Amino acid sequence: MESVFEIIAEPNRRAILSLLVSSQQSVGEIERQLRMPQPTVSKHLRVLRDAGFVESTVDAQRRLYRLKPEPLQEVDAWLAPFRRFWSAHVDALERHLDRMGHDRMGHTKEVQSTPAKRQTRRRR
Amino acid sequence: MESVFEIIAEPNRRAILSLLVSSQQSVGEIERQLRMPQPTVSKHLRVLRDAGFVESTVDAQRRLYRLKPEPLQEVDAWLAPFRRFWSAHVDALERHLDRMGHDRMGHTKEVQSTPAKRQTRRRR
DNA sequence: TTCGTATATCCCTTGACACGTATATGCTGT
DNA sequence: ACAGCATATACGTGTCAAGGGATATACGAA
Repeated sequence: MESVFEIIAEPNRRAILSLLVSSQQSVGEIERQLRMPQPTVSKHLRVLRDAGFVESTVDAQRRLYRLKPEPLQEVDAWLAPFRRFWSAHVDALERHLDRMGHDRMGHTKEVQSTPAKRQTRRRR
Repeated sequence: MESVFEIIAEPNRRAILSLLVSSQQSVGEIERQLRMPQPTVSKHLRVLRDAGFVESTVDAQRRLYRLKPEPLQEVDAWLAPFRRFWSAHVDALERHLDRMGHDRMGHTKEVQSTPAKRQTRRRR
């Protein structure tokens, strides 16, 4: 399985995580609320636990699963650079602002990391 | 392919996205920087474009790919509830605070959505 | 101990998808 | 028109994970 991203690629697993965000749940409760067969729930929980998304405690014969923050924080961290990107990029709005001469700081518009690779004409 | 999450489950695709966050790039530039075969790059870009993660414009015989914000914003949106979760959950720190009698508001600790399901003894 | 409930694991099949390699398409300059 | 580069697509293959169903394990109540 490996990466955090592969884990949350599975819709049922995302559903389970969303369920657990409000409070801890037993396998049976998850099974009923999500209407999925119990082995499926258990298997996904196994994956989630191995990846550190959840932890479980034993309560009689049930297991109570609750969320652990770290892996999703990792996703959040990966997302950070992009957030910067799109907040500097309110897109149409940005163009408006630019036309009003707002000139914030260094904008992405014409910044080329490989500046003069252009060989022939620029087309359009 | 379907969901945004499956798209970013692929490491190479995440690499491409991360590369594009700084500035737009041609296929060849991506190919070189990420050291992956050109067909691979093209195929992943195809997927990313179909899913709305990137868009391309033609520049002579190259295609310049650039990021589009929406799909990743969707991921960000999905993450939101969890952010609330873990900021209410500084965990060990929280316990410290609780011991100091901080009693913020309704904490997750003993909040059961199914309150009195407990059948026998609590074990431990 | 025997039964019932809760959960985990096993086996098997099926379907995606990523990759490599080869090839097609498209554009450019000569 | 031709050669060369940049990019896209097609095909065949291997891997891996999800799902269904049956079964195993663990615990509790009687």
